[in-house]
Amino acid sequence: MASRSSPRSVPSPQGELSPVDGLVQLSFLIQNALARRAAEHDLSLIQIRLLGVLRDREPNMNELAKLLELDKSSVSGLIDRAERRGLVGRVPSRADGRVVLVRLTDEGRALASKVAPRLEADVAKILGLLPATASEALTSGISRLLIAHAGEQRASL
Amino acid sequence: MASRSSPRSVPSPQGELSPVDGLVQLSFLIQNALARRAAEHDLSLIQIRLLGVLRDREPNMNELAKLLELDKSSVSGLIDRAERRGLVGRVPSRADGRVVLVRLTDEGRALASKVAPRLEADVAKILGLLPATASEALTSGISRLLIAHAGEQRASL
DNA sequence: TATTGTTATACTCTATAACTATA
DNA sequence: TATAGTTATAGAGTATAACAATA
Repeated sequence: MASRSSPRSVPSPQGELSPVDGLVQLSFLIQNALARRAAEHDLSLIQIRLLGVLRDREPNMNELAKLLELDKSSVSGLIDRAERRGLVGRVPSRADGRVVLVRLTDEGRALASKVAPRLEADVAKILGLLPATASEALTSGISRLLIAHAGEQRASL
Repeated sequence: MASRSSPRSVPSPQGELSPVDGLVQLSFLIQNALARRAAEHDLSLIQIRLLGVLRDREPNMNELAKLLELDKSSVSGLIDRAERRGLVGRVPSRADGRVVLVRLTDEGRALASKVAPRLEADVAKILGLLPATASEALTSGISRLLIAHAGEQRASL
């Protein structure tokens, strides 16, 4: 899988940085950290997400498409590739002959268990660049923001 | 360009959220907002970044590859597609016959000018979910983090 | 010879549309 | 007929390796 995207980052903050630019750059910083670590294991971000989703679920293709917000045909391909690598397996549903369940293989679970803590550590390290009080304040702000955003989303349904 | 990725998001925060998860989810939230808006104009994130980079620069292919942290062959393809859409142009350097300069066309500049404020507004809106004091604290934390990270990067060279 | 850029090739990821099989 | 999933097809985006042109 030599064509896996290589790690990449984004222009460093230079001079004055608007709040908006700050958020955007932070998002690139985090995503790049994740992608870089994932690439070490020859995984893309979407594959990492797939492994994460399957750690505590055994969804069918349709549910997986909703969870990942992809078209069902995209999920077919995603699972094809993951299956080819031995990370997941397709299991026919016994309740409904049309349905295919997707589950992690032992190998997939092992990989997920190996990579997840490293991803955590990467992000934790970035957060650790700040002194404890600042880091806690930042984390608290982010939590509030995410909660507010989740509320917004719910309200708009 | 019917195959452009559609907007997509990520699981909402549920229950307890670790600092690391918070940062990761925030990054997905921002990236999705950007991608969603970009998709409205049939642009991908990398194309948006390209337009942004070219707004105040006229780099050659090599410099562009460094700015975007892509392989030069990837940039060739990226510019091919953007050129085909009339967004950028290749200009041979007069100083060095090997060099090709890339610049926005009027159309590319117009598009960049139209999209940029919308992207800003999207992110500003997310930030606006917090009360002013919390939002300012968050922004300040992010700035400090980015500055610290930039310092790290420099130190490790 | 070294550098700049393109091309050939291959693979992932994504979508739309058409299809098959089951309900 | 409706639903679940796959397949055919197309295109963006990425990389490596080989190449051509210029310095």
